[in-house]
Amino acid sequence: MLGTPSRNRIAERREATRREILDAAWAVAREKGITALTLRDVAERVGMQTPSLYSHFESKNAIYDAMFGEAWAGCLEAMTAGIANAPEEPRAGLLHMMRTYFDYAVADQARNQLMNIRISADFEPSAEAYAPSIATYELGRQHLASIGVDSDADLDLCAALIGGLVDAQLANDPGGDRYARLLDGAVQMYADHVGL
Amino acid sequence: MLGTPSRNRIAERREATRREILDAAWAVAREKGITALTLRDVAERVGMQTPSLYSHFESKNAIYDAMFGEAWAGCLEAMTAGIANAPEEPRAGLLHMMRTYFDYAVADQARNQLMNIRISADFEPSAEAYAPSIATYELGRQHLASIGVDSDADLDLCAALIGGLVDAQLANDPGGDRYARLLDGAVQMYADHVGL
DNA sequence: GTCTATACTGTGATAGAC
DNA sequence: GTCTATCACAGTATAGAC
Repeated sequence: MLGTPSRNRIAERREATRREILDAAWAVAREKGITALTLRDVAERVGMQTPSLYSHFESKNAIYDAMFGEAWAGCLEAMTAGIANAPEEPRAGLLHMMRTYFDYAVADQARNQLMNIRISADFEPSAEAYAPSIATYELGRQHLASIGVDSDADLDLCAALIGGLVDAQLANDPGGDRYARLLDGAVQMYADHVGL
Repeated sequence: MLGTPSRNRIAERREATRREILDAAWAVAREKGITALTLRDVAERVGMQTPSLYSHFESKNAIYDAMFGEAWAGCLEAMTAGIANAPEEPRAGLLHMMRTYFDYAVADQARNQLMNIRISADFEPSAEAYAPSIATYELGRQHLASIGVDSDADLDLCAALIGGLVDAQLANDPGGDRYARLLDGAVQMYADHVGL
């Protein structure tokens, strides 16, 4: 079968093109904001005509969906590594985990907006893209349980606290550390509250 | 001057039309989401043609701007009343203030999204519309100072904490009370932390 | 002054040639 | 798979009737 590309080769090329499109989408989202992302801008950056994108993604929301999945997969990876390196001592371990999440979330505004869905009303992540988000939450739940914090209420409070700090940092002091500086104190406050 | 409407009457009619347009905009925003608000929907609800809106607002963002101002003016009003009715005792007073804000923010998802600007990249509130937002923040700052909490860091932490609970409530349990139930404990946690 | 009618630009999306 | 051509509909803006 000389001259006939193998099935693997075709699949590889297809996957590479998808990667190019997603990289372009991330670049545009960071430059212009996630809500200002347009298929024309993405296509131009890739060197395609706009309709050609539809050969690789069935809609703009499908691109958002893939980006959503990647964002949370990256978070899951960072958290897994972070927990593996966490100190044994409960309070220090908790702080380490919280800072790992905070740093990942704050590092990319567009990505964080996507992760928490402040995009468009009609975008709903698919079950597949949502999976790493659930896994990340589960990871946090298990870590808290391992240091004796096992009530749903305390887990929810932890998530709300860290989420509030992330949002405040990105909204009121993007690129700065006004809220990052509060993280240690906030974790101590939380640890005291849950009796750690 | 029979049959000639007075200047006041004209101004009243104009103001009434603006009110109708804003009410329609709020209704559409609540039904379809603040980002899905379109001038066509607003005009249809008022019984106008779309371009006629431009006789009363110079752009869509001008409508957003007026809504932004109204949202924060309402918050300022609620907070002013809340603080006037707040218990003397510091912790109870703090809880009262936090709950007043939480309840106002959680009562209307579209309004809250507007207040925290998760709308479009090009919308920036005018100084006039922003004023009640600043006044509300100042009110909170003064209340905290009155009970001995006067550091910027503690104020920021308070704002981030309540904001995180509001966002979590609206995002994860809209219409429910999963995070509303955590408010008392969260305020106790914060009060302990700042040495109240 | 306010409305109706209409046109312009930019967006996501589809059809069909190659 | 990619392209050209085109659609439907968004926000915006102007002209002209009343």
